[in-house]
Amino acid sequence: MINVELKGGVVKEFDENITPAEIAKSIGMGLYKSVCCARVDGKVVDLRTPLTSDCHVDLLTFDDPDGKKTFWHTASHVLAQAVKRLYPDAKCAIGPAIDNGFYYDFDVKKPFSQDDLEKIKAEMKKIVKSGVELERFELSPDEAIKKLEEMNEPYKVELVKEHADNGEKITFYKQDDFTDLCAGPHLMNVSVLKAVELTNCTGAYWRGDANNAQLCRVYGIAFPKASMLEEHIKMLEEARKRDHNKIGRELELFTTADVIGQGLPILLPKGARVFQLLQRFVEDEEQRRGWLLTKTPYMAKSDLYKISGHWDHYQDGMFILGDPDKDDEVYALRPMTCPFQYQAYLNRQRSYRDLPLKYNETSTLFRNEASGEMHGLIRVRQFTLSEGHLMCTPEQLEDEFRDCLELAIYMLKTLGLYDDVSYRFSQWDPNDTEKYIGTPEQWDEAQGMMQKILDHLEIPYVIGVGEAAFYGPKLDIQIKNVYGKEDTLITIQIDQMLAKQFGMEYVDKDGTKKTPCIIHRSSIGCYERTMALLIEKYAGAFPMWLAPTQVKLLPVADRHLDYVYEIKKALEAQGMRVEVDSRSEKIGYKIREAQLEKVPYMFIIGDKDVEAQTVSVRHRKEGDLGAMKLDDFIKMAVEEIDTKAIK
RNA sequence: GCUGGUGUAGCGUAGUUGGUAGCGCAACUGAUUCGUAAUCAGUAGGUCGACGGUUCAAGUCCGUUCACCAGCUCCA
Repeated sequence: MINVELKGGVVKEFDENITPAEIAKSIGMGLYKSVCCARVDGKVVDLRTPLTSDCHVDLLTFDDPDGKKTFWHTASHVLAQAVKRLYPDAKCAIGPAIDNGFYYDFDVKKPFSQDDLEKIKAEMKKIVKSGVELERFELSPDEAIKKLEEMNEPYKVELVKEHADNGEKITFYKQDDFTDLCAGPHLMNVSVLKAVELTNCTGAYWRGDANNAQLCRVYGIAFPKASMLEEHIKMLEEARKRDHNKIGRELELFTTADVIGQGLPILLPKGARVFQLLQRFVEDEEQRRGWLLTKTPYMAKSDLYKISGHWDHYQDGMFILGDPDKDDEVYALRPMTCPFQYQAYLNRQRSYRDLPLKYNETSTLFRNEASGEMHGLIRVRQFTLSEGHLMCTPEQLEDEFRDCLELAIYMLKTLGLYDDVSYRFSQWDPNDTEKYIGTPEQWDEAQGMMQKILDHLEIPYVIGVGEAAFYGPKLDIQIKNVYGKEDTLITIQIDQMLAKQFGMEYVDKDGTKKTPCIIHRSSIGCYERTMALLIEKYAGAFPMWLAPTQVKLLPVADRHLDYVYEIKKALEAQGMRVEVDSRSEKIGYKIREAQLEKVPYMFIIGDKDVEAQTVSVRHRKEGDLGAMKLDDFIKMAVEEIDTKAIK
């Protein structure tokens, strides 16, 4: 007998080798039907796992993230089963659960069309209805390879071969006519996959490598109840309404023009205003924190990039002016500011007394992104980075790194994005040395240093192998857009390699010359991308301090215009951005338009206001605030602007 | 760059098996002067993303190309 501690600290006695599935059944059939997997002493396991000693067991349902993953993973198997039934020639690659559903990659002659997806979905429903049980079994690697070769599944064979050496058994799951190589865990029965939707069908490379074959990836989502699926679809629709690429254009923040080119957005007056406000805020804050502003050229001779390593490691990403094969001298638009600010450092001999030396720049950069990469303001070919490079001694590195991080956090908190970000410690990939400069020893040193700092600062990060810059590791501050796609918003990097390449030195206390440590950092990220995320965060309703128009004045009738322009003048004297809607429209119509423009405050000005010398204030979210004296409004508004309040 | 999707007036869209391009909003003109999310009437606006092909005839079929969207790969 073993003692099993369940939810709420209840301890029950069971026979040895009892499974979590049986425990669930002993508690009740309702629980048994809804349980997806179990967490035994902190480890997520399959419900079929025999328990051999005293342990703590959590039975995880769809409400638990790990339960969801199991649920979706089984759904991906049902998808593969349906595909194999309808398209027996299809080869299965991998089919995991992801954060918001699942996918399965297939090698098929012709990618699936929308009609195909409908057919597949219908077949999946049939399978779910059949209520077939899943069976788990194990084979030795040799047996597994033999079986998969018989099944004519070359991708699966490749996967098993990688595990063949460590001697572990290979797990399979079988449901009816379909068997798949899989580590699990899985549901007991497919019947609970009540609501299934196939959401998308795209291309994806085998093993995530563009040199490999491109497979057909089918994305899907599944829920235990139809109502949950409906809710989910509604939620996605709501999220898409915040898409910066849609509302940013509707609100006339930016546009694009075919004749200008891909990835080259035009910031319209309203977008340019937001950009300017962000830039002023950033530059002022950086100045306050001791950063020295530089203004360096947008281009340089190839020689500069040869020293920095960009020429060898980043040439495809650069816009090169001229033909390197024919011309004696070619120039390239800068993809990064580093080598330029290093030249500023090299302007004269540096002493340890000069350190830390902190250069910042509002830096326009050019990167020749592949044509399929561009996306609204998030991924563009010309963008503006709040960039900075900090040269310091090794002893100063940790404090300075922390200060850089604090600056970034201050920016994020002010913008209201702080709760939406996560940290990624981006490391090099030791198996892909082509991509990087420097030796393994140098990388170990730089990454070790960074890890020590991050752990010391207690930053909760995930590790991204192969995500480092070609010259050093990064702390990336990540954010997701309305589609759930993650991008880097801000990055702080440690670089010990480029300083050497450029011969940067300082004279230390003892008179010897040493190489400084360099921190590359952004404070607010790239303005275009950050703006995009702000648009999505606020659905275009920017906080007052960032709103392109802060107050819109709406006269009830033409005879109120004189008074309205007086008010406009008074507000503008306070530095506020004010517009007047002088059209001969009804007041309801003007309000509607101002609301749709997401202007923070509207003044409705009619006879009563002229007579009482008041303004009738309406807030875009709070509605009618009633009549007040202009001075009272100004007091309130100035406070809201100065504190950069979010409301 | 790859896979799939989309492209009709400023925006949102209709357009059947190929047979004279419609509608709503916006714009413009006139009337209306109105108190918290759409006043009424009229006018104008399109070589259907571009180029080429098939056809008596192409928004519709085929090819090429450009742009936009989702995903992959790459990246701030």
